[in-house]
Amino acid sequence: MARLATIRDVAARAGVSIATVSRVLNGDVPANPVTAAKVRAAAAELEFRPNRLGRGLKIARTRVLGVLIPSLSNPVFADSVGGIQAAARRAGYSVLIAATGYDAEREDAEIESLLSHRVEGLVVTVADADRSAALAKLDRSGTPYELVYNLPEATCRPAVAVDNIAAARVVVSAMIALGHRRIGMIAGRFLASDRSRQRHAGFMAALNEAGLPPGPVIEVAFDDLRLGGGFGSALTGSGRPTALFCSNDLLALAVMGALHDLGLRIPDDVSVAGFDGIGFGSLLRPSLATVVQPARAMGEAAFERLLARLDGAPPAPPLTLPFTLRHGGSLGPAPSPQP
Amino acid sequence: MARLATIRDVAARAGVSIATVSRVLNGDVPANPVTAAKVRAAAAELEFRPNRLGRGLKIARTRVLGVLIPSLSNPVFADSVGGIQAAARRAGYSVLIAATGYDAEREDAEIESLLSHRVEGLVVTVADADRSAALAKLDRSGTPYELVYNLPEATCRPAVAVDNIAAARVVVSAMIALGHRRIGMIAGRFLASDRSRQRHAGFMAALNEAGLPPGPVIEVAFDDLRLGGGFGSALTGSGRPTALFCSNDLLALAVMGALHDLGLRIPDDVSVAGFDGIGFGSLLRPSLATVVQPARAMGEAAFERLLARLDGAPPAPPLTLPFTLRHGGSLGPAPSPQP
DNA sequence: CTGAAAGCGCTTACAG
DNA sequence: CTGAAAGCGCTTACAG
Repeated sequence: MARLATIRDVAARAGVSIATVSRVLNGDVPANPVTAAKVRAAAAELEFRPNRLGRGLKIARTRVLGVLIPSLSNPVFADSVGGIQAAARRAGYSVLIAATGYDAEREDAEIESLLSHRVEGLVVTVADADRSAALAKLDRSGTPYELVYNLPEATCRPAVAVDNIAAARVVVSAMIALGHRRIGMIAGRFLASDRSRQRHAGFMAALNEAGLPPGPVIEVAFDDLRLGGGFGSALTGSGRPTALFCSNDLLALAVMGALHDLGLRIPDDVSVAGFDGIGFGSLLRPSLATVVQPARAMGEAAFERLLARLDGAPPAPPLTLPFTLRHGGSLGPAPSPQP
Repeated sequence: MARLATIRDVAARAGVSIATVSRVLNGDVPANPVTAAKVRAAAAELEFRPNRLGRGLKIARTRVLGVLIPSLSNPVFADSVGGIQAAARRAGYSVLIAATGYDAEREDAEIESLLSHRVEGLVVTVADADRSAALAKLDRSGTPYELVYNLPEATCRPAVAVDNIAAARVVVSAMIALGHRRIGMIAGRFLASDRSRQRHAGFMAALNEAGLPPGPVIEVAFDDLRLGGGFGSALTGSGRPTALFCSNDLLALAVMGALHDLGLRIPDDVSVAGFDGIGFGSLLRPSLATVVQPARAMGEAAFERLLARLDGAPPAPPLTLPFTLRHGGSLGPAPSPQP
């Protein structure tokens, strides 16, 4: 670190004690106006920036927030982080951000690192909240946190999310209402993603309600959106699904490309819907039908809840925010006759 | 902050001094194996996480990097940050990230905050490097930094970027080669963006080279991608441009939507090209022709350069990385006859 | 209103 | 190999 001015430098230049410098600059207690002026002048001349390490160590507050997300390249996370940052800035907090690539080991390591930096609280999105060792450790640490997107089922943890099951059910019901009878799902690995499991549950619920059997359910890895191999055979030929529900928008975009390559037209041959509501989906042609999560607002809400906790409020129950169904050209009536 | 275990707690439990705890845990000097085992056991039982504030204050190194970007919602920035994070993680650095919304005041305030946190270095993208007060202040602070995307012309500052002028020239030359004679530009405000200015210079260079007069040049604000009003009149009617170069991809996507609303077909009536190479551009139909910047690699390179500086290397000259032209359906031959 | 002093949690010469 | 002590840059009772 470059050698920056310390409070001692300012005190010397102003001809006062460091205690006085601290008091003047923090502006809490009254000070002699001429002393204050001298201090301020010295601080300005030296471009004094109080060292937050010193302050943090003393007052045991860092005004730093930790953010843990799978990846910044998914706009749904970039947007929630944008909300967190905006709210944090308003409250005078800085934000330490770590990306995990959906890797449990990295989740753990980054939580350790964040805690070591003594973040006052964390906003966290993990791959699978119910079986996360990192989260269990976080619980033991006593540092307050809020989950975003994850809504654990087996444990009661503070979270801001949408009702994934209900939302998935709404999309799939919309498909059924459009005459689709063979509906498949492309999903992130259930073992690795609580959201993928929950959205699958909603998918099943809608089908059960309508008395329909599920179409093919294909699990894919997060980091492999190339969708090669067995993908094509399940989606072509007679008896193929006429609609595909994808567990997130990034997956849906990849699926649309793959279907195009298979020579299938969207939505004439096959309809597609996603989940998340990333902005780019509505720029596509056909535009992507999807569930819109209020990503930015979720980030803001998570930060506000955290702030309340830091101010002494008791943990709040999970906050479920409303989702909306965004209609799009990718979702149309079932082809007739059925393929 | 929750009350976490301190080195004193560990020392007490292991029955040794805090100096020994420090030595064992930092594993630098040899220690008695049985003492070491006791210390490690105590640390594990207490889930001891060394307080980085204490360590940082003492050794005057925080292992924290500051990142300043306009916004995380533009994938070109999210991607470069992804590269920074990956490289930082490998080197054991954490990352404090601040977004500025292209606002000079916020740039200044966030730089102050980052410096206060004693980041060891910064990776910075500002709206306009040549007239940034924040950057001037950064220079005075002595804290090393690397610019990304900005390539100042009036000042010599460490930077990782592509040659914006050359790249813009290549795109516009490609338009000319396709028979376009009336080529317009939609650009972020020149007064607010060095990149917009540089790309405009490349646009002009290509036209001059071909002996063509420029078509309409429309400046728009970063935060207003709605493109209302006078936008339509300049782009319709006889004598309208047959190709539009947009100063970045986000703008190009907005322009494509607006052209669609004006009833113009892309590329039959009008061609469009962007700048940045965000992944979503190639998912659009027609796909977006654009200049691809190696965003992630730029972020990684910036971090590596910073690390070299922190290890004592002298400042390196600006690094210009190669760009590529991505062909796309949005750029086609000029219509004949000319409108 | 101001200063001297203690102490936050670490690391690291300096002794032993 | 280990410990006592100093000190990094702050804030804040405690005196005066």
